[in-house]
Amino acid sequence: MAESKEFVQEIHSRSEDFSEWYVDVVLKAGLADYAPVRGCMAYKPYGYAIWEAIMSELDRRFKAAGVQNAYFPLLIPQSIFMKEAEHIEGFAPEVPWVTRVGQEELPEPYVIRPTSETIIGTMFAKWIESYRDLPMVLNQWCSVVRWEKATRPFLRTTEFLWQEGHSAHRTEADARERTMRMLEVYRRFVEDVLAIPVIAGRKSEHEKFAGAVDTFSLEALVGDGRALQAATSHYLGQGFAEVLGIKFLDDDGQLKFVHQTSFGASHRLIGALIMVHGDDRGLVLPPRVAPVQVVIVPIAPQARRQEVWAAARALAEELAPVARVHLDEREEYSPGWKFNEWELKGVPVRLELGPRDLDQGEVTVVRRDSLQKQPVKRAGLAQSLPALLEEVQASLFARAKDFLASHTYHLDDYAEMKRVLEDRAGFVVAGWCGKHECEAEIKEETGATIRCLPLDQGTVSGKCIKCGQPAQATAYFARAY
RNA sequence: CGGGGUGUAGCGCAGCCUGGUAGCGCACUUGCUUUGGGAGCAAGGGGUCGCCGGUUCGAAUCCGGCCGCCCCGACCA
Repeated sequence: MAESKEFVQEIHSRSEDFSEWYVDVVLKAGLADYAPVRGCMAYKPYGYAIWEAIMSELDRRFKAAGVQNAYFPLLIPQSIFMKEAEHIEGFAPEVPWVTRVGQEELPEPYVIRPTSETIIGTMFAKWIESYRDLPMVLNQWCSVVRWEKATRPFLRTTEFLWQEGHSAHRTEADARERTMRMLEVYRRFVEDVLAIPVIAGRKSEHEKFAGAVDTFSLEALVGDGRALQAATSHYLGQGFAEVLGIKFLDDDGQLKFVHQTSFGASHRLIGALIMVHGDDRGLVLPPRVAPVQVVIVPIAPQARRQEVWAAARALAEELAPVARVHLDEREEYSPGWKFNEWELKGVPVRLELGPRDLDQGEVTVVRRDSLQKQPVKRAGLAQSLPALLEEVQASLFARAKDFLASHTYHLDDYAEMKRVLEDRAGFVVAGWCGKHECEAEIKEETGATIRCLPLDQGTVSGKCIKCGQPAQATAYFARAY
Protein backbone atom coordinates (compact mmCIF):
# COMPACT_ATOMS: atom_id res chain seq x y z
CA MET A 1 0.00 0.00 0.00
CA ALA A 2 3.03 2.22 0.38
CA GLU A 3 3.26 3.01 -3.31
CA SER A 4 -0.39 3.83 -3.68
CA LYS A 5 -0.19 6.25 -0.80
CA GLU A 6 1.72 8.80 -2.79
CA PHE A 7 -1.33 9.39 -4.97
CA VAL A 8 -3.33 10.63 -2.05
CA GLN A 9 -2.14 14.17 -1.86
CA GLU A 10 -5.24 15.75 -0.53
CA ILE A 11 -5.93 14.13 2.81
CA HIS A 12 -4.21 13.18 6.03
CA SER A 13 -3.64 9.53 6.75
CA ARG A 14 -6.57 7.92 8.55
CA SER A 15 -4.39 5.88 10.85
CA GLU A 16 -2.02 8.71 11.70
CA ASP A 17 -4.52 11.45 12.42
CA PHE A 18 -8.12 10.36 12.45
CA SER A 19 -9.54 13.78 13.29
CA GLU A 20 -7.71 15.61 10.54
CA TRP A 21 -8.52 12.80 8.15
CA TYR A 22 -12.21 13.14 8.95
CA VAL A 23 -12.29 16.88 8.31
CA ASP A 24 -10.26 16.45 5.13
CA VAL A 25 -12.74 13.90 3.79
CA VAL A 26 -15.71 16.13 4.56
CA LEU A 27 -14.14 19.07 2.76
CA LYS A 28 -12.24 17.41 -0.07
CA ALA A 29 -14.92 14.92 -1.03
CA GLY A 30 -17.21 17.91 -1.48
CA LEU A 31 -19.73 16.98 1.21
CA ALA A 32 -19.87 20.26 3.09
CA ASP A 33 -17.98 23.43 3.86
CA TYR A 34 -17.66 25.69 6.86
CA ALA A 35 -20.16 28.52 6.75
CA PRO A 36 -19.70 31.98 8.27
CA VAL A 37 -21.98 31.05 11.15
CA ARG A 38 -20.50 29.72 14.35
CA GLY A 39 -20.53 25.95 14.32
CA CYS A 40 -22.60 25.72 11.16
CA MET A 41 -21.83 24.19 7.82
CA ALA A 42 -23.14 24.51 4.30
CA TYR A 43 -24.03 21.29 2.54
CA LYS A 44 -22.59 20.94 -0.93
CA PRO A 45 -24.67 19.07 -3.51
CA TYR A 46 -22.80 15.80 -3.09
CA GLY A 47 -23.18 15.81 0.68
CA TYR A 48 -26.81 16.83 0.47
CA ALA A 49 -27.41 14.04 -2.06
CA ILE A 50 -26.33 11.56 0.60
CA TRP A 51 -28.75 13.15 3.05
CA GLU A 52 -31.48 12.94 0.41
CA ALA A 53 -30.76 9.25 -0.05
CA ILE A 54 -30.98 8.74 3.72
CA MET A 55 -34.20 10.75 3.91
CA SER A 56 -35.96 9.00 1.08
CA GLU A 57 -35.14 5.51 2.29
CA LEU A 58 -35.92 6.24 5.94
CA ASP A 59 -39.09 8.08 4.98
CA ARG A 60 -40.28 5.12 2.94
CA ARG A 61 -39.68 2.83 5.93
CA PHE A 62 -41.43 5.22 8.33
CA LYS A 63 -44.50 5.31 6.13
CA ALA A 64 -44.52 1.53 5.95
CA ALA A 65 -44.49 1.61 9.77
CA GLY A 66 -47.56 3.85 9.92
CA VAL A 67 -45.79 7.18 10.46
CA GLN A 68 -47.24 10.30 8.80
CA ASN A 69 -45.27 13.43 8.00
CA ALA A 70 -46.30 16.82 9.33
CA TYR A 71 -44.57 20.09 10.17
CA PHE A 72 -44.41 22.29 13.26
CA PRO A 73 -43.05 25.79 14.01
CA LEU A 74 -39.37 26.57 14.33
CA LEU A 75 -40.11 28.96 17.20
CA ILE A 76 -41.50 27.81 20.51
CA PRO A 77 -43.06 30.29 22.98
CA GLN A 78 -41.13 30.48 26.24
CA SER A 79 -44.16 29.54 28.32
CA ILE A 80 -44.68 26.31 26.39
CA PHE A 81 -41.02 25.37 26.29
CA MET A 82 -40.73 25.87 30.05
CA LYS A 83 -43.53 23.49 30.95
CA GLU A 84 -41.59 20.27 31.42
CA ALA A 85 -39.01 20.70 34.17
CA GLU A 86 -36.52 17.95 33.31
CA HIS A 87 -36.76 18.84 29.66
CA ILE A 88 -35.99 22.51 30.17
CA GLU A 89 -33.17 21.64 32.51
CA GLY A 90 -31.61 19.45 29.85
CA PHE A 91 -31.86 21.91 26.99
CA ALA A 92 -31.95 25.40 28.47
CA PRO A 93 -28.18 25.98 28.40
CA GLU A 94 -28.03 25.53 24.66
CA VAL A 95 -31.15 27.19 23.29
CA PRO A 96 -30.98 30.54 21.50
CA TRP A 97 -33.74 33.03 22.17
CA VAL A 98 -35.64 35.33 19.87
CA THR A 99 -36.54 38.32 21.97
CA ARG A 100 -36.91 41.18 19.56
CA VAL A 101 -38.40 42.06 16.21
CA GLY A 102 -36.87 45.09 14.59
CA GLN A 103 -36.36 47.41 17.52
CA GLU A 104 -39.33 46.15 19.48
CA GLU A 105 -39.08 43.74 22.39
CA LEU A 106 -41.50 40.85 22.02
CA PRO A 107 -44.10 40.49 24.76
CA GLU A 108 -43.11 36.83 25.06
CA PRO A 109 -39.74 35.55 23.88
CA TYR A 110 -39.36 32.43 21.74
CA VAL A 111 -36.77 29.71 21.78
CA ILE A 112 -35.51 28.29 18.53
CA ARG A 113 -36.40 24.59 18.78
CA PRO A 114 -33.71 22.27 20.07
CA THR A 115 -36.32 19.49 19.66
CA SER A 116 -40.08 19.74 19.39
CA GLU A 117 -41.68 17.68 22.15
CA THR A 118 -43.35 20.71 23.70
CA ILE A 119 -44.71 22.39 20.60
CA ILE A 120 -45.89 19.13 19.06
CA GLY A 121 -47.41 18.02 22.36
CA THR A 122 -49.29 21.32 22.48
CA MET A 123 -50.78 20.56 19.09
CA PHE A 124 -51.55 16.99 20.13
CA ALA A 125 -53.59 18.44 22.98
CA LYS A 126 -55.75 20.27 20.42
CA TRP A 127 -56.02 17.37 18.02
CA ILE A 128 -56.69 14.47 20.38
CA GLU A 129 -60.10 14.10 21.99
CA SER A 130 -61.02 10.44 21.95
CA TYR A 131 -59.28 7.08 22.07
CA ARG A 132 -60.43 6.86 18.46
CA ASP A 133 -57.86 9.55 17.61
CA LEU A 134 -55.09 7.29 18.87
CA PRO A 135 -52.47 6.32 18.14
CA MET A 136 -51.25 9.51 16.52
CA VAL A 137 -47.82 8.97 14.99
CA LEU A 138 -46.27 11.96 13.27
CA ASN A 139 -42.83 12.85 11.99
CA GLN A 140 -41.16 16.00 10.76
CA TRP A 141 -38.03 16.45 8.70
CA CYS A 142 -36.45 19.68 9.82
CA SER A 143 -33.45 21.28 11.41
CA VAL A 144 -32.97 22.11 15.05
CA VAL A 145 -30.51 24.36 16.84
CA ARG A 146 -28.40 23.56 19.88
CA TRP A 147 -25.69 25.97 20.86
CA GLU A 148 -22.97 23.39 21.43
CA LYS A 149 -19.63 24.43 22.80
CA ALA A 150 -17.47 22.39 20.48
CA THR A 151 -18.65 21.56 16.98
CA ARG A 152 -17.55 19.20 14.22
CA PRO A 153 -19.07 18.77 10.78
CA PHE A 154 -21.88 16.18 10.73
CA LEU A 155 -21.14 15.13 14.32
CA ARG A 156 -22.02 18.14 16.37
CA THR A 157 -23.10 21.33 14.66
CA THR A 158 -25.04 24.32 15.93
CA GLU A 159 -27.85 23.72 13.48
CA PHE A 160 -28.41 20.20 12.28
CA LEU A 161 -30.69 18.31 9.95
CA TRP A 162 -32.73 15.50 11.37
CA GLN A 163 -36.14 13.95 11.64
CA GLU A 164 -38.11 13.77 14.84
CA GLY A 165 -41.04 11.45 15.21
CA HIS A 166 -43.63 11.96 17.95
CA SER A 167 -46.47 9.73 18.89
CA ALA A 168 -49.36 9.59 21.35
CA HIS A 169 -50.95 6.34 22.53
CA ARG A 170 -53.80 5.04 24.59
CA THR A 171 -51.72 2.79 26.81
CA GLU A 172 -48.19 2.43 28.05
CA ALA A 173 -47.95 -0.92 26.28
CA ASP A 174 -48.88 0.66 22.94
CA ALA A 175 -46.36 3.45 23.40
CA ARG A 176 -43.62 1.08 24.47
CA GLU A 177 -44.34 -1.10 21.48
CA ARG A 178 -43.97 1.91 19.19
CA THR A 179 -40.70 2.85 20.87
CA MET A 180 -39.24 -0.57 20.17
CA ARG A 181 -40.74 -0.77 16.72
CA MET A 182 -39.06 2.47 15.65
CA LEU A 183 -35.76 1.37 17.17
CA GLU A 184 -36.03 -1.70 14.97
CA VAL A 185 -36.84 0.42 11.90
CA TYR A 186 -33.67 2.38 12.56
CA ARG A 187 -31.62 -0.74 13.21
CA ARG A 188 -32.61 -2.31 9.94
CA PHE A 189 -32.04 0.91 8.05
CA VAL A 190 -28.61 1.54 9.55
CA GLU A 191 -27.46 -2.04 9.06
CA ASP A 192 -29.07 -2.83 5.70
CA VAL A 193 -28.69 0.51 3.96
CA LEU A 194 -25.74 2.22 5.62
CA ALA A 195 -23.96 -1.11 6.21
CA ILE A 196 -23.15 -0.06 9.77
CA PRO A 197 -23.55 -2.75 12.44
CA VAL A 198 -24.95 -1.43 15.71
CA ILE A 199 -25.63 -2.41 19.28
CA ALA A 200 -29.24 -1.77 20.22
CA GLY A 201 -29.87 -1.05 23.86
CA ARG A 202 -31.36 1.03 26.63
CA LYS A 203 -29.66 4.11 28.04
CA SER A 204 -28.78 4.28 31.69
CA GLU A 205 -30.89 6.53 33.89
CA HIS A 206 -28.15 9.14 33.71
CA GLU A 207 -27.68 9.07 29.94
CA LYS A 208 -31.31 9.12 28.88
CA PHE A 209 -33.11 11.95 27.09
CA ALA A 210 -34.24 14.88 29.21
CA GLY A 211 -37.86 14.21 29.99
CA ALA A 212 -37.97 10.55 28.91
CA VAL A 213 -38.90 7.54 31.03
CA ASP A 214 -36.73 5.26 28.91
CA THR A 215 -34.32 6.00 26.09
CA PHE A 216 -33.15 3.39 23.62
CA SER A 217 -30.37 3.90 21.13
CA LEU A 218 -28.28 2.34 18.43
CA GLU A 219 -24.58 2.53 19.08
CA ALA A 220 -22.06 2.19 16.28
CA LEU A 221 -18.32 1.84 16.60
CA VAL A 222 -16.32 4.05 14.27
CA GLY A 223 -12.80 3.75 12.88
CA ASP A 224 -10.92 5.30 15.77
CA GLY A 225 -12.59 3.07 18.35
CA ARG A 226 -15.10 5.58 19.60
CA ALA A 227 -18.82 4.98 19.85
CA LEU A 228 -21.34 7.00 17.92
CA GLN A 229 -25.05 7.13 18.68
CA ALA A 230 -26.84 6.50 15.40
CA ALA A 231 -30.48 6.91 16.42
CA THR A 232 -32.65 7.18 19.52
CA SER A 233 -36.15 6.13 20.41
CA HIS A 234 -37.77 7.27 23.65
CA TYR A 235 -40.69 6.18 25.74
CA LEU A 236 -41.79 9.49 27.23
CA GLY A 237 -44.45 8.21 29.58
CA GLN A 238 -47.15 10.72 30.52
CA GLY A 239 -44.90 13.55 31.71
CA PHE A 240 -45.42 15.79 28.70
CA ALA A 241 -49.09 14.82 28.48
CA GLU A 242 -49.66 15.95 32.06
CA VAL A 243 -48.04 19.35 31.73
CA LEU A 244 -49.38 20.02 28.23
CA GLY A 245 -52.86 18.60 28.86
CA ILE A 246 -52.87 15.88 26.21
CA LYS A 247 -56.01 14.02 27.28
CA PHE A 248 -58.47 11.68 25.64
CA LEU A 249 -61.80 10.17 26.57
CA ASP A 250 -61.37 6.41 26.79
CA ASP A 251 -64.06 3.86 26.04
CA ASP A 252 -64.70 3.47 29.75
CA GLY A 253 -65.81 7.08 29.95
CA GLN A 254 -62.65 8.15 31.79
CA LEU A 255 -60.52 11.14 30.78
CA LYS A 256 -56.91 9.93 30.54
CA PHE A 257 -53.49 11.24 29.64
CA VAL A 258 -51.81 9.82 26.54
CA HIS A 259 -48.56 7.89 26.64
CA GLN A 260 -45.98 9.31 24.28
CA THR A 261 -42.87 8.42 22.35
CA SER A 262 -40.36 10.32 20.29
CA PHE A 263 -37.68 9.03 17.97
CA GLY A 264 -34.95 10.68 15.93
CA ALA A 265 -31.94 10.33 13.69
CA SER A 266 -29.78 13.13 12.42
CA HIS A 267 -27.21 14.04 9.79
CA ARG A 268 -24.80 12.44 12.21
CA LEU A 269 -25.54 9.31 10.19
CA ILE A 270 -23.39 10.86 7.46
CA GLY A 271 -20.58 11.28 9.97
CA ALA A 272 -21.00 7.62 10.86
CA LEU A 273 -20.79 6.61 7.21
CA ILE A 274 -17.56 8.51 6.78
CA MET A 275 -15.92 7.19 9.93
CA VAL A 276 -17.03 3.58 9.62
CA HIS A 277 -16.28 2.91 5.96
CA GLY A 278 -13.73 5.54 4.91
CA ASP A 279 -10.07 4.78 4.26
CA ASP A 280 -6.81 6.54 3.42
CA ARG A 281 -8.13 7.38 -0.04
CA GLY A 282 -11.21 9.06 1.34
CA LEU A 283 -14.87 8.26 1.49
CA VAL A 284 -16.26 4.78 0.84
CA LEU A 285 -20.01 4.74 0.30
CA PRO A 286 -22.23 1.68 0.51
CA PRO A 287 -24.02 1.38 -2.84
CA ARG A 288 -27.47 1.72 -1.31
CA VAL A 289 -26.82 5.30 -0.18
CA ALA A 290 -24.29 6.35 -2.80
CA PRO A 291 -25.61 9.25 -4.90
CA VAL A 292 -23.43 7.87 -7.70
CA GLN A 293 -23.15 4.09 -7.63
CA VAL A 294 -21.15 3.64 -10.80
CA VAL A 295 -18.87 6.15 -12.48
CA ILE A 296 -17.69 5.62 -16.03
CA VAL A 297 -14.29 7.06 -16.86
CA PRO A 298 -13.51 6.99 -20.58
CA ILE A 299 -9.89 6.79 -21.61
CA ALA A 300 -9.86 8.41 -24.98
CA PRO A 301 -6.53 9.00 -26.71
CA GLN A 302 -6.65 11.24 -29.76
CA ALA A 303 -6.53 8.45 -32.31
CA ARG A 304 -9.65 6.68 -31.07
CA ARG A 305 -11.42 9.51 -29.37
CA GLN A 306 -14.77 9.37 -31.15
CA GLU A 307 -14.96 5.64 -30.84
CA VAL A 308 -14.30 5.59 -27.09
CA TRP A 309 -16.70 8.42 -26.34
CA ALA A 310 -19.46 6.80 -28.33
CA ALA A 311 -18.91 3.51 -26.52
CA ALA A 312 -18.87 5.25 -23.13
CA ARG A 313 -22.14 7.03 -23.85
CA ALA A 314 -23.75 3.82 -25.04
CA LEU A 315 -22.55 2.07 -21.88
CA ALA A 316 -23.92 4.80 -19.63
CA GLU A 317 -27.26 4.62 -21.38
CA GLU A 318 -27.42 0.88 -21.12
CA LEU A 319 -26.60 0.84 -17.41
CA ALA A 320 -28.82 3.76 -16.40
CA PRO A 321 -31.88 1.55 -15.78
CA VAL A 322 -30.03 -0.73 -13.36
CA ALA A 323 -27.88 1.68 -11.34
CA ARG A 324 -27.24 5.34 -10.57
CA VAL A 325 -24.59 5.89 -13.24
CA HIS A 326 -22.49 8.93 -13.92
CA LEU A 327 -20.42 9.37 -17.07
CA ASP A 328 -17.44 11.62 -16.38
CA GLU A 329 -17.41 13.67 -19.56
CA ARG A 330 -14.84 16.21 -18.49
CA GLU A 331 -12.05 16.44 -21.02
CA GLU A 332 -9.81 18.73 -19.03
CA TYR A 333 -8.82 16.05 -16.52
CA SER A 334 -6.66 13.02 -17.14
CA PRO A 335 -8.04 9.57 -16.38
CA GLY A 336 -5.65 9.19 -13.47
CA TRP A 337 -6.90 12.41 -11.93
CA LYS A 338 -10.47 11.21 -12.25
CA PHE A 339 -9.67 7.84 -10.66
CA ASN A 340 -8.36 9.56 -7.59
CA GLU A 341 -11.18 12.04 -7.38
CA TRP A 342 -13.94 9.43 -7.60
CA GLU A 343 -12.18 7.30 -5.03
CA LEU A 344 -12.01 10.30 -2.72
CA LYS A 345 -15.75 10.71 -3.24
CA GLY A 346 -16.36 7.09 -2.35
CA VAL A 347 -18.16 5.92 -5.51
CA PRO A 348 -18.60 2.14 -5.04
CA VAL A 349 -17.81 1.00 -8.57
CA ARG A 350 -15.73 2.56 -11.33
CA LEU A 351 -15.82 1.44 -14.93
CA GLU A 352 -12.82 2.28 -17.07
CA LEU A 353 -13.36 2.17 -20.79
CA GLY A 354 -10.45 2.64 -23.19
CA PRO A 355 -9.10 1.31 -26.48
CA ARG A 356 -7.77 -1.82 -24.83
CA ASP A 357 -11.17 -2.67 -23.37
CA LEU A 358 -12.88 -1.95 -26.67
CA ASP A 359 -10.52 -4.31 -28.46
CA GLN A 360 -11.22 -7.05 -25.96
CA GLY A 361 -14.96 -6.44 -25.79
CA GLU A 362 -14.47 -5.67 -22.10
CA VAL A 363 -14.84 -3.00 -19.45
CA THR A 364 -12.36 -2.60 -16.58
CA VAL A 365 -14.28 -2.79 -13.31
CA VAL A 366 -12.76 -1.35 -10.13
CA ARG A 367 -14.34 -1.83 -6.72
CA ARG A 368 -13.93 1.00 -4.23
CA ASP A 369 -14.02 -1.28 -1.19
CA SER A 370 -11.14 -3.53 -2.28
CA LEU A 371 -9.63 -1.36 -5.06
CA GLN A 372 -9.48 -4.55 -7.09
CA LYS A 373 -9.37 -4.13 -10.84
CA GLN A 374 -10.92 -6.68 -13.08
CA PRO A 375 -11.76 -6.92 -16.76
CA VAL A 376 -15.39 -7.88 -17.32
CA LYS A 377 -17.11 -8.78 -20.61
CA ARG A 378 -19.04 -5.82 -21.88
CA ALA A 379 -21.99 -7.94 -22.92
CA GLY A 380 -23.99 -8.90 -19.86
CA LEU A 381 -22.62 -6.11 -17.66
CA ALA A 382 -26.09 -4.68 -17.22
CA GLN A 383 -27.16 -8.03 -15.84
CA SER A 384 -24.21 -8.55 -13.48
CA LEU A 385 -23.86 -4.98 -12.20
CA PRO A 386 -26.65 -5.03 -9.60
CA ALA A 387 -25.19 -8.18 -8.09
CA LEU A 388 -21.76 -6.57 -7.96
CA LEU A 389 -23.20 -3.54 -6.14
CA GLU A 390 -24.89 -5.84 -3.65
CA GLU A 391 -21.63 -7.67 -3.18
CA VAL A 392 -19.87 -4.41 -2.35
CA GLN A 393 -22.69 -3.53 0.03
CA ALA A 394 -22.41 -6.90 1.75
CA SER A 395 -18.65 -6.83 2.00
CA LEU A 396 -18.68 -3.36 3.57
CA PHE A 397 -21.14 -4.58 6.18
CA ALA A 398 -19.11 -7.72 6.80
CA ARG A 399 -15.93 -5.69 7.18
CA ALA A 400 -17.57 -3.29 9.62
CA LYS A 401 -18.98 -6.23 11.56
CA ASP A 402 -15.56 -7.78 11.86
CA PHE A 403 -14.21 -4.48 13.09
CA LEU A 404 -16.95 -4.21 15.69
CA ALA A 405 -16.42 -7.77 16.87
CA SER A 406 -12.65 -7.47 17.03
CA HIS A 407 -12.89 -4.18 18.94
CA THR A 408 -15.34 -5.38 21.55
CA TYR A 409 -13.78 -6.59 24.77
CA HIS A 410 -15.68 -8.68 27.28
CA LEU A 411 -13.89 -7.88 30.51
CA ASP A 412 -14.23 -8.38 34.22
CA ASP A 413 -11.05 -6.66 35.32
CA TYR A 414 -11.18 -2.92 35.90
CA ALA A 415 -7.48 -2.29 35.33
CA GLU A 416 -7.73 -3.96 31.97
CA MET A 417 -10.82 -1.92 31.15
CA LYS A 418 -8.93 1.28 31.86
CA ARG A 419 -6.13 0.20 29.59
CA VAL A 420 -8.45 -0.69 26.72
CA LEU A 421 -10.42 2.55 27.01
CA GLU A 422 -7.34 4.69 27.26
CA ASP A 423 -6.23 3.30 23.91
CA ARG A 424 -9.72 3.97 22.62
CA ALA A 425 -9.72 0.44 21.40
CA GLY A 426 -13.48 0.09 21.22
CA PHE A 427 -16.33 -1.25 23.32
CA VAL A 428 -15.86 -2.78 26.73
CA VAL A 429 -18.68 -5.11 27.69
CA ALA A 430 -18.89 -5.64 31.42
CA GLY A 431 -21.18 -6.16 34.34
CA TRP A 432 -22.65 -3.13 36.10
CA CYS A 433 -24.28 -2.93 39.49
CA GLY A 434 -26.71 -0.26 38.31
CA LYS A 435 -25.48 2.46 40.65
CA HIS A 436 -24.70 5.90 39.25
CA GLU A 437 -21.58 6.26 41.43
CA CYS A 438 -19.87 3.44 39.56
CA GLU A 439 -20.94 4.83 36.20
CA ALA A 440 -19.68 8.28 37.19
CA GLU A 441 -16.36 7.04 38.52
CA ILE A 442 -15.72 5.01 35.40
CA LYS A 443 -16.39 8.08 33.34
CA GLU A 444 -14.15 10.18 35.53
CA GLU A 445 -11.29 7.70 35.34
CA THR A 446 -11.54 6.42 31.77
CA GLY A 447 -13.54 9.00 29.85
CA ALA A 448 -15.97 6.27 28.87
CA THR A 449 -19.72 6.30 29.38
CA ILE A 450 -22.29 3.57 29.36
CA ARG A 451 -23.36 3.60 25.74
CA CYS A 452 -26.21 1.26 26.38
CA LEU A 453 -27.47 -1.78 28.21
CA PRO A 454 -27.94 -4.10 25.26
CA LEU A 455 -31.41 -5.46 24.62
CA ASP A 456 -29.83 -8.83 24.29
CA GLN A 457 -28.66 -9.17 27.89
CA GLY A 458 -28.08 -12.89 27.80
CA THR A 459 -27.93 -14.20 31.31
CA VAL A 460 -26.64 -11.48 33.55
CA SER A 461 -24.04 -12.99 35.79
CA GLY A 462 -20.90 -11.85 37.46
CA LYS A 463 -19.99 -8.67 39.20
CA CYS A 464 -19.91 -4.94 38.59
CA ILE A 465 -16.57 -4.26 36.96
CA LYS A 466 -16.08 -1.22 39.17
CA CYS A 467 -17.29 -2.08 42.68
CA GLY A 468 -17.48 -5.86 42.57
CA GLN A 469 -21.09 -5.97 43.78
CA PRO A 470 -23.40 -8.37 41.95
CA ALA A 471 -24.07 -7.08 38.43
CA GLN A 472 -27.56 -5.95 37.65
CA ALA A 473 -27.00 -5.59 33.93
CA THR A 474 -24.48 -6.05 31.18
CA ALA A 475 -23.33 -2.71 29.80
CA TYR A 476 -21.42 -1.47 26.77
CA PHE A 477 -18.86 1.15 27.72
CA ALA A 478 -16.90 3.36 25.32
CA ARG A 479 -15.61 6.79 24.71
CA ALA A 480 -18.14 8.46 22.49
CA TYR A 481 -18.62 11.26 20.00
C1' C B 1 -16.23 26.27 28.94
C1' G B 2 -10.75 25.12 30.48
C1' G B 3 -5.64 23.70 28.31
C1' G B 4 -2.74 23.66 23.67
C1' G B 5 -2.16 24.98 18.53
C1' U B 6 -3.37 27.89 14.33
C1' G B 7 -5.15 32.10 11.00
C1' U B 8 -0.80 35.41 4.73
C1' A B 9 -4.47 34.20 -3.01
C1' G B 10 -9.40 28.79 -3.81
C1' C B 11 -5.87 24.91 -1.20
C1' G B 12 -0.98 23.91 1.18
C1' C B 13 2.80 26.94 2.98
C1' A B 14 7.30 30.64 3.36
C1' G B 15 8.04 35.65 5.04
C1' C B 16 7.35 37.67 11.24
C1' C B 17 12.61 36.60 15.44
C1' U B 18 15.85 41.57 13.30
C1' G B 19 9.35 46.79 10.81
C1' G B 20 10.78 49.43 4.75
C1' U B 21 6.61 48.28 -2.47
C1' A B 22 3.71 40.42 -0.23
C1' G B 23 6.29 35.47 -2.24
C1' C B 24 6.43 29.88 -3.56
C1' G B 25 3.87 25.20 -5.04
C1' C B 26 -0.82 23.43 -6.52
C1' A B 27 -5.43 25.20 -8.38
C1' C B 28 -7.58 29.04 -11.91
C1' U B 29 -7.54 31.75 -17.22
C1' U B 30 -5.66 31.60 -22.54
C1' G B 31 -3.00 28.95 -26.41
C1' C B 32 -0.63 24.57 -28.32
C1' U B 33 0.60 19.54 -27.45
C1' U B 34 -1.57 15.42 -24.46
C1' U B 35 -5.05 10.99 -22.19
C1' G B 36 -4.74 3.02 -19.08
C1' G B 37 -3.35 5.99 -11.65
C1' G B 38 -3.29 13.30 -9.90
C1' A B 39 0.03 15.37 -18.18
C1' G B 40 3.82 19.11 -20.57
C1' C B 41 5.37 23.95 -22.35
C1' A B 42 4.36 29.16 -22.68
C1' A B 43 1.84 33.54 -21.33
C1' G B 44 -1.59 35.55 -17.64
C1' G B 45 -5.24 36.82 -13.51
C1' G B 46 -5.90 36.78 -8.35
C1' G B 47 -4.30 38.82 -1.51
C1' U B 48 -7.98 45.41 2.80
C1' C B 49 -1.81 39.38 5.43
C1' G B 50 -8.80 36.77 10.50
C1' C B 51 -11.05 41.49 12.84
C1' C B 52 -10.54 45.99 15.97
C1' G B 53 -7.31 49.15 18.35
C1' G B 54 -2.25 50.80 19.86
C1' U B 55 3.23 51.88 19.07
C1' U B 56 5.94 53.95 14.76
C1' C B 57 7.71 58.47 9.53
C1' G B 58 6.25 53.43 8.11
C1' A B 59 3.13 47.19 10.68
C1' A B 60 1.88 40.67 7.64
C1' U B 61 6.07 41.62 11.09
C1' C B 62 6.03 44.70 17.65
C1' C B 63 1.94 45.34 21.75
C1' G B 64 -3.39 44.74 23.56
C1' G B 65 -8.25 42.92 22.81
C1' C B 66 -11.77 40.07 20.06
C1' C B 67 -13.24 36.18 16.52
C1' G B 68 -12.91 31.62 13.59
C1' C B 69 -10.90 26.79 12.93
C1' C B 70 -8.17 22.28 14.74
C1' C B 71 -6.52 19.06 18.87
C1' C B 72 -7.05 17.32 24.14
C1' G B 73 -10.56 17.47 28.17
C1' A B 74 -15.73 18.64 30.58
C1' C B 75 -21.46 18.74 28.26
C1' C B 76 -25.02 16.89 24.11
C1' A B 77 -27.89 13.89 18.40
